Amino acid sequence: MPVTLEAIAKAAGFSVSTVSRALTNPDYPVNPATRQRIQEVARAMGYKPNLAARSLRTDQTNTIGIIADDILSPFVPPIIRGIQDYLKQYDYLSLIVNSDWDPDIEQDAINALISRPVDGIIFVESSHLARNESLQQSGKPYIFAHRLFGSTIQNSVVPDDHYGATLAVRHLVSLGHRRIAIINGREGWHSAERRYEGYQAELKAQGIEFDPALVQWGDWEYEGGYNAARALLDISPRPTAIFAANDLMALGTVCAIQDAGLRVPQDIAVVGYDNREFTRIVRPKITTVSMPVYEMGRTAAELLLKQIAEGRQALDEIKIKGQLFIRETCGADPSQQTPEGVDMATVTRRVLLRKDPDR
Amino acid sequence: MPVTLEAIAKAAGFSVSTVSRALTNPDYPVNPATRQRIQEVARAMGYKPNLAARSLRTDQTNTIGIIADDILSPFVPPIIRGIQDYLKQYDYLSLIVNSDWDPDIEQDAINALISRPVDGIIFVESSHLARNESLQQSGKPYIFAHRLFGSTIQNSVVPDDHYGATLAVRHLVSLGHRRIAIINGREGWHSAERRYEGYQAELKAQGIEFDPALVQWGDWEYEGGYNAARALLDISPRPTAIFAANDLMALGTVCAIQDAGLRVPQDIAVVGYDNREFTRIVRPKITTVSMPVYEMGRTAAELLLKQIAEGRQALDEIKIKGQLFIRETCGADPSQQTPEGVDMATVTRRVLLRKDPDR
DNA sequence: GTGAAAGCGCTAACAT
DNA sequence: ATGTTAGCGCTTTCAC
Repeated sequence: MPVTLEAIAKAAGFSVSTVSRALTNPDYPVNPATRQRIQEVARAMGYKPNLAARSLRTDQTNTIGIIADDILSPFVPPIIRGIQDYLKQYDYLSLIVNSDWDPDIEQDAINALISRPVDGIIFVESSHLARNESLQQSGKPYIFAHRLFGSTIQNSVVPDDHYGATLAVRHLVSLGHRRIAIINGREGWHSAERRYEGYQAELKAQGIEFDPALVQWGDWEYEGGYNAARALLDISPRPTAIFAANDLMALGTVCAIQDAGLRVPQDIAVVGYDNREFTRIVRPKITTVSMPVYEMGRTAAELLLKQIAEGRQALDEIKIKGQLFIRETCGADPSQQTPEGVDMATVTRRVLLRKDPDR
Repeated sequence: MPVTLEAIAKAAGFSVSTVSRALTNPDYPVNPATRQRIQEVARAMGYKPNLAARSLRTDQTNTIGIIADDILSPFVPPIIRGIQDYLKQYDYLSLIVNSDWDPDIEQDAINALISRPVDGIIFVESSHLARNESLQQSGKPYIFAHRLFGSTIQNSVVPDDHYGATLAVRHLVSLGHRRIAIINGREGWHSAERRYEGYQAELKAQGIEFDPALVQWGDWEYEGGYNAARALLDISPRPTAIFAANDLMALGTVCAIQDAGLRVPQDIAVVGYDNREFTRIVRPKITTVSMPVYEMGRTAAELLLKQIAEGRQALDEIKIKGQLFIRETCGADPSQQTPEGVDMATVTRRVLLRKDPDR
């Protein structure tokens, strides 16, 4: 039987309200001696406040909901980790639900979360449509982290794919390449379009003429990258570098090049995108632009908590920049890595883990 | 302003208690006409029960807590997915917290969860010690999924590492190998010891004499696997097959063999352990034994829900068996794959995803 | 079959 | 500085 405020009140010889104030309201004027006594008793009895009761009163629960398409999607765990690390500073916890790309399941998830003691919701890689009646009606704030489809939307945090593509191309140009091919993602995907735009924009900025013959459309998968790369190898003159719009296709590209009897990076350089884990494991290690997953999570959490505190707002979409990670598929010296080119996720987490006194 | 029972009662012309019974207690005798009317009104008004209020009354919350060392550890997301998929059938949700291998943080996490409306807790890969006073005192049931250290403990679900090692060795023997080396994990780790035992036991079962010269201790990492493999290559006669106690070391092993000018699997066969994602991506694809992550999650959830319903119990440790995934590092025909050798996680999820033709 | 009323544990007026 | 009291939304006796 859990310890209640009343039990403590009885044991300490005070009223329930004094106990409540002594324990949870540091600003309320309570006799220091009284406060201390009550705190001692509470600790001794192992008091744990019943948050259900508290939130029933205060209508605030220190819990948020996260709806993700699938916690097994590669980017989802680090986004969630970013969210959670930010929440932790404010003693918030997160309730996590998968929606499996299914609008019905997603609606169920929304309902399940709304009824529950939750102060707000973050949609992670969720296909959710902008308007949702029950969500709207609930009055609870919600944010989108890493939307995959659809147009720009308020209160969302997305990667700056245009900028990222720019980094990749600029790196290749800096190494002397001028015939730079692109293997793009699936049509209709937000990120595929932005990365393609970035590719073209940076070519232009570098004074290189855009050649449609060097453009291939892939499918985000290994196979698509492999096939697209094969097609690219038949062009003459051959491209000297290939920018694949994600790491899986970059890997397919590397294999296709090797299977054709050529070497990476000596004969053809390759840059990927996403900074997936395997890019550090395969041989040669893949140079790539990171998806700022952890930072997107943190930012989304920050936005949400702000809106929980200050009420719903209509904030413009926020773009988070990724970084270039120089590895082995371009032949560049890794020490050329810009100082920003550190995995922020690792850095931030290290800071959090240091147990700094501030928290 | 959320819709309450009282609002519905007023709108439908009944008392709050009748509305409550009509909506949530199918067994209670309510006039069918009344019930239907109330349900209609509730739906029309968009009623969402306030779970905080309900749980304050019933002391039951349809929410569990999950404490994981780090949601970014490779096995954690699939274990969580297994838990969540099982919970879903019973309309349970999960609150997830990271403990970062720090006993203090873990204690905080336990406290945070206990105060909250949570019916039970699952520890995922948590270093948590068996006894915890506040947990004990809370009266809430808890289960361990995939404990990494320490001895056998009640109410825990772990992989059957002994059996898995057996599968690996048996596969190699079936392909004609008799000089089978092992690269083990770090000393002191539960799984390293069990896998080593399984290796020895299966050699014995196959009538092959155990040769201590063929044993190397690794560190679970790529580098350790690489170095251990190099050492193994210097032995004469050379082993014809190497069982690496995890996939990362298996990858290091493959690279070491190739760097020595030998071929995998023609000159030396390699089997890994864990069935990490990259084993399907690297070349050659790595034959491996799976960690039954998803199934461990499901089983842990099942156990927990059982204890929530029936009260705490002292159940013996449950061992879950993994499977052999035949790929390219042993030279075996993949069609030799036993019928059980399907990734259950994939199968189960496919069923869940059935609604979407694309996936 | 339905309603009135009590109470889960907590916080926040409102007294004193 | 402390105590008394009301009430958050719900379920559940206990009446009728």
